[in-house]
Amino acid sequence: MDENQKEILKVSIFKHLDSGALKKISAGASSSMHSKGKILFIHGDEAQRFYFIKSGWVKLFRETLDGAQAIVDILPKGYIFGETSIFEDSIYPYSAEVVEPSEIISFSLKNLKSEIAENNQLALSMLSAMARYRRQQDQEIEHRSIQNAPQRLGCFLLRLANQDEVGVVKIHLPYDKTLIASRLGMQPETFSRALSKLKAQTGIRVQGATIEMDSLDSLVRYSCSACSSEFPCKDLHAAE
Amino acid sequence: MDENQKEILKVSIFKHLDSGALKKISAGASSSMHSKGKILFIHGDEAQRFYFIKSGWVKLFRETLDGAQAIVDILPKGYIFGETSIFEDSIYPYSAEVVEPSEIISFSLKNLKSEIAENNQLALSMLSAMARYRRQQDQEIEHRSIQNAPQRLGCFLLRLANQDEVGVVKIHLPYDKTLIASRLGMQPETFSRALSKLKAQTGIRVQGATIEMDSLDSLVRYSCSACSSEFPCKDLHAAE
DNA sequence: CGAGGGTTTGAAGTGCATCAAATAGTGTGG
DNA sequence: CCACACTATTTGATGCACTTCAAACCCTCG
Repeated sequence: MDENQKEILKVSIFKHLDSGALKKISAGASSSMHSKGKILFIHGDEAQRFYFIKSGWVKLFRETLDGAQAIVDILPKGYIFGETSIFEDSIYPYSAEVVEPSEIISFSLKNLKSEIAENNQLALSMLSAMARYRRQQDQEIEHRSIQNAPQRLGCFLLRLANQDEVGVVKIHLPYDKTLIASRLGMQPETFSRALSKLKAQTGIRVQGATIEMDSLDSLVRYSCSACSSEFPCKDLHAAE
Repeated sequence: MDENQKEILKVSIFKHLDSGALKKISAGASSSMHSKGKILFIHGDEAQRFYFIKSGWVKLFRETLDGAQAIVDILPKGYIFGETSIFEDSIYPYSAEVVEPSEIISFSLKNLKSEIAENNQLALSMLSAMARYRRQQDQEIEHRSIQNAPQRLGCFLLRLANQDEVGVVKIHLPYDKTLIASRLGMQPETFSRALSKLKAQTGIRVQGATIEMDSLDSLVRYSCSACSSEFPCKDLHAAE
């Protein structure tokens, strides 16, 4: 089993692949390093490959003619993207940009498509992943409509934290504050002010990209009151 | 073939079912009329059935403890909902409320689940539907972050209109203005003002729930400039 | 040390929400 | 067919949250 095959097995939807299927899907796979700013593909491009993040972070986004940008998602290592284009019109539904130096493996979409067509287990795994994603998007829309900026940020921090941990909690922001801001649908200035407000209202301590607090309780009280889900909400992509 | 089976064949993901599969899925199906305001299930309920809208409209939503409500979707006849709970934890991820007198058929989720597990074609159809939905949600998030209220409304109207039609266009709003407002993530007052603004800026004519315009052009110019997709955007659920 | 990006702070403007009240529209019972 | 009750919609006035623009600050790295 080659390196690429070993990696892709880490993705939840490929976990149960047998070696034959694995071989088919990873045929023609290729890995490469990309530095910050690299555009992997553009919204509307014809989709021929999907991508796996071996290390680093990738931003998925869409933008209008006049330059306004909407973040679709920001993915850490261990995730794939571009794979949904096997349905639809074989067109990427968003653009993808590397936001931290990243090692990315690309795979053939055609191989994936044909394997899914005959491998029911794989189709089921993918369905289940899609359902999870859908739930997450529903929650995202909810957050943007009923949480204000500080609450949204608080919620983001909570999902970065190890939620089972007791005692002092330490969080390291996974990427630029400016990028987190856009991920949360707000301006950098608003982000900064939201963080100050959280500091004042919940007693978190901020030191550059590191955030510390004695317990998650006050943050939960502050953010989760404006959310329809119960607290231990695991949905965000795990940080590193 | 009974009535319920005939109906469910209209749903895109069930279009290709053979009669055996159809029979399995519709076993135990039952149809009933519901009036406006009827709650079909609540976010968090254990999911045992999924629903098909034979006629009417159904609102999917989530709400926080303090009563704030976020609309997930508003579905017309011909659509199903609650079906994604076959993955996840068998919990409904939203609440469902009838917003116009509706005839609803409910089906067993267990039957659907077991049929999907062995029917690859069905799994693929469902995957494709999920991908379509996902694309739509991405767009929804984009709209809410980069379009303002009048633009969002304009975009909504465009998707209600027959986009191929030439000449005078006539649109009938499919449900309450208040409900459209919440569907678009704004207050009723804001909706009303957004409509006035559209009237002033694009020359549409409003008469109660009926809207008329000489062509879609000015609306397209007004709304689509703040969107990453090209104009003929077909994604919204068709009206009646 | 200086350049440049990321971050914060300040001041001002805008869009939407909110509160309040008027108006239009709809269904009901008489 | 009318008057009433009730709801949907509109309009006006005000406030707040977030954005925008501008400038300072900070940190890293050559």
